[in-house]
Amino acid sequence: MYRTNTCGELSLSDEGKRVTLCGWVQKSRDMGGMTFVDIRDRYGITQLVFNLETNRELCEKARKLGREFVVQAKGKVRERSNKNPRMATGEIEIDADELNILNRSEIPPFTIEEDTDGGEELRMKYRYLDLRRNSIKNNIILRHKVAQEVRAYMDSIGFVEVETPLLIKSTPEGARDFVVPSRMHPGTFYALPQSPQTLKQLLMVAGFDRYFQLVKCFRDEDLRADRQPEFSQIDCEMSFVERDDILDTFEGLAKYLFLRVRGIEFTEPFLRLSYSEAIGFYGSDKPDLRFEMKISDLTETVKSHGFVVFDIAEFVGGICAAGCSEYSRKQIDELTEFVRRPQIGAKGLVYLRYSTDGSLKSSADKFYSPEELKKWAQQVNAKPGDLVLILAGDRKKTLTALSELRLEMGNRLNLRTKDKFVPLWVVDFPLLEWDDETSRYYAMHHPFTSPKPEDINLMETDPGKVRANAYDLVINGVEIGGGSVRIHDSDVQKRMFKVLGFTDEEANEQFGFLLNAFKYGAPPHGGIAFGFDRWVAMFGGQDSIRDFIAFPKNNSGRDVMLDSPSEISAKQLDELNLLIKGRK
RNA sequence: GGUGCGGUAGUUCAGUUGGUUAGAAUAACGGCCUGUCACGCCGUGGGUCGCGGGUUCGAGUCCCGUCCGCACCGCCA
Repeated sequence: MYRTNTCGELSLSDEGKRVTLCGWVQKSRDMGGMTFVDIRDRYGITQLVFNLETNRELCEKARKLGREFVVQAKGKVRERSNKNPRMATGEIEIDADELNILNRSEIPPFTIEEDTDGGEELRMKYRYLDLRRNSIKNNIILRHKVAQEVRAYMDSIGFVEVETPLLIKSTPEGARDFVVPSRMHPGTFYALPQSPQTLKQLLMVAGFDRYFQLVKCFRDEDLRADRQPEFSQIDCEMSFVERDDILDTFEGLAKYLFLRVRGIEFTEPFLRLSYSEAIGFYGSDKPDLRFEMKISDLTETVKSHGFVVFDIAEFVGGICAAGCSEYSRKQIDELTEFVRRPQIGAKGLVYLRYSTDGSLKSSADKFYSPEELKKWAQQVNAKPGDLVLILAGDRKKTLTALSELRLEMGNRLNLRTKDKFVPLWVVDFPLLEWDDETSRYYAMHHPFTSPKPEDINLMETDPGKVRANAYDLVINGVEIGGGSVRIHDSDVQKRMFKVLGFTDEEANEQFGFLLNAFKYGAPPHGGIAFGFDRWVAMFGGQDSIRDFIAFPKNNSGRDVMLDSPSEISAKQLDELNLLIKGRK
């Protein structure tokens, strides 16, 4: 037997027991006559003690241990004379009488500690060492815990987990596909699923009624801190349901996970905002509601006073930053710079300072009387001591910029605390989005999303106005999941393809299998898919999903540990009937 | 495709207006120390300043190009 106990479980109640522990050398402290060695495993750290006087040979062996050597130690559990309250096992130590080096280690390139000295790149190259660190290890265990709870809950309410294939068919809409060349059918390719969307709909046709799957999905697009080319979804679909049945079901899942994983109980139903409300109030379809700071529409209030910037603007909007009236010139300049960054693209920033003494000062006050400024303040609910920040311009861009500014102020005022969670449903998304470049409509969600019944007749006359039976779950400004009631009527589906500019032939070529299936009794159905990595990262209190994935890709889609992607041999290319441009 | 920031010892970083032999901490190595737990003390070694070119008497520092990393915009139904 390699070990009798782990390095995290021994305590005073084990005093006197002879134990065998295995682990990695975290640190060794040679005091001359005594040597202390901390050994670490997944469960914790335990101190071994070696005494030169009582066992010279063993102590000298212990002195030669290097960092990250794998050792087995035997000895008696003993109460420490100097206890360490910062350690879980700090009351005891092992009086070692045997030490076996199971394996040696080269000197690791960074320290395996909570606050490592390794940079991102190095950590990724030696991810197996990075994963030895507590914080990353705990993230991976958290991920496991969430996955188990998802499965437990979904099973408890009758959902069946079904695996769908990874080698499927490329579709033109949506994200870029990752493709896999077929050897047996030269010149043809499988695609890896961006999501099992159509397959889960087929499972509904098959009568599975309640399906879910923890599933890898693939999108060949540029990465972000919260976007990996391969990521995991909790993919779900149900039959014989209306929108609210679906929202209620998965609100149940969300509440269950918050309770089981974070010990947070939500007793109230989640807030529901329509897409247009979300945009109007917060400038975003995924607002962070941990703080209020709603956008006020000042367009009519500020017009016709000779201030050209406002007079020519399609939209003027403001937010109220509570308690910021004493912001310095420098701080306001910083904010101006912030909104003028190319990523945000506002032309400038107008402020209104509502001082604690009740006086009002604005960067535009040569055009507006104090009474006018007072009106602004009232409209944004500003009180003495507040600072009003105003942007103007094109409606959509200005709202987006205000949304960014709102988040920035939320950060500055510490309103975005990691242990507070405010979920909401955003509903009634537009069905279609116009694209100027290709001069056509695209499905905002996907082409199987059903329009709201009351809008269905606008599909041909005013497609941009049609609202979809679609919804997102948003928590703390992060899109955690999204879904829709699907089209199950082949006539509506045909109209949808027509609006999207598909000919019957194209629709059949791409989605014939689905349209065919729908001829054989498709039940009304709908579903949702959650970004599993994002949800776990949120539970872990972080914005980046990278450290919640054991072996993630870097910013440019590379795995620097595996050195992938990489070239393949001429023989492989030949078997696949592929030629690489510019390669001999 | 674009914007910003970064690349200097094994590692994390500092490095002034362009100026002598490029520093600190930590890690490593050697020595001392019997209660440490960020041990302490003494000592030693360790650098293609990402790469290529240019300006200059002189470049870690300025310019151009390039590669790599991170964040973001585009993109992500």
